[in-house]
Amino acid sequence: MSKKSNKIIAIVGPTASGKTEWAKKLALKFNGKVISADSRQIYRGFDIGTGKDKSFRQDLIDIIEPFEKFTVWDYQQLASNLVNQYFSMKSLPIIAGGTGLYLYAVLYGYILPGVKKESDELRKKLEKLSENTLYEKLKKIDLAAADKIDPKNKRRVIRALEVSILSKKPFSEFQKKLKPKFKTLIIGIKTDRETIYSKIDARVEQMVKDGLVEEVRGLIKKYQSDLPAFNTIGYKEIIDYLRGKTTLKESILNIKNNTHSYVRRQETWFKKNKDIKWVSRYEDAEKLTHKFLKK
RNA sequence: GCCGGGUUAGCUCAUUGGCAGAGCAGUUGACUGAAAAUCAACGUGUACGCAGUUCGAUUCUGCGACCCGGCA
Repeated sequence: MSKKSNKIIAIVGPTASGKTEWAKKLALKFNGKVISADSRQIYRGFDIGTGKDKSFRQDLIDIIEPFEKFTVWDYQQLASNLVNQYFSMKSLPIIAGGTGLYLYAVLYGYILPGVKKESDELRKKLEKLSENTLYEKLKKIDLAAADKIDPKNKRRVIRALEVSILSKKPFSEFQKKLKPKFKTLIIGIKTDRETIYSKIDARVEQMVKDGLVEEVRGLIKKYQSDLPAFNTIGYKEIIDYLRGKTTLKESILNIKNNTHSYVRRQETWFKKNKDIKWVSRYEDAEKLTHKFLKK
């Protein structure tokens, strides 16, 4: 068992590809512990719409209230701690989820700029400026970052500016990695578009039958609906319906379509990564794990 | 059967007497503290068919087909 003590498995793939299921089975088979890497399942009460699986023990699910702030940084801390804890317990950490940024922050040891997002005053000032002004500002301070970020992507331009201004160091100089002290096997679940799309569509219908509308109604009654947590596929569309902006039918269609394009974004994120071993059958994942643990 | 309205991109629909364009869908890409977020790129299709008017018709006229209303 000691062989496992610095090894970690990651399972990636688009939403509805079965990551959680695979992780669950691998955990059973190899004495593993599943750590979720999902930026939405962290919220308590967001159950049906995020497709939470509560049938087994999984870390980093239901860890905060919808009004609490949570970022990659928090995720990185929590997940890394768990990984180390499992190493010392001689169990195998299995990280599974669809949030690429979260996964990579842990797996590749991203060094996140030590500047908190909620530097409210500066942020409020920046948010009032136009895209153009912001971008010109960034060009002056950090040309390398400006080159990489689209001028119209206000969110990312602001963050780059914020980090550069508050740390007095260009944002682009932070973009470093600290090679983690563990060996990783990243398993990617291979799927084809058509299959995953129809799986998603069926799942959305099921979510509605399971009471998604009621879940959202309850949540917006309890919390302010402009929280970042509600900017989630499956929730924002139902909110539109509850406010009369769309019919339920339209809202369901929107959930399906938005999930489809989410799948595309996820695939773009993982596609170019040469470390990922893509397989389409669970048995192959098991074989890969076997080999990996023997090494 | 009669009277209207319609037939244009996978879908919903614009538009124009000089060989057509939006939204959605779809596809591609970026991504280091909101990431299920945020942002960028990609539009040739027999303009229902046939005939006529015209230098030129998808646009006007006629006939036909199909669809949707209303009246019988």
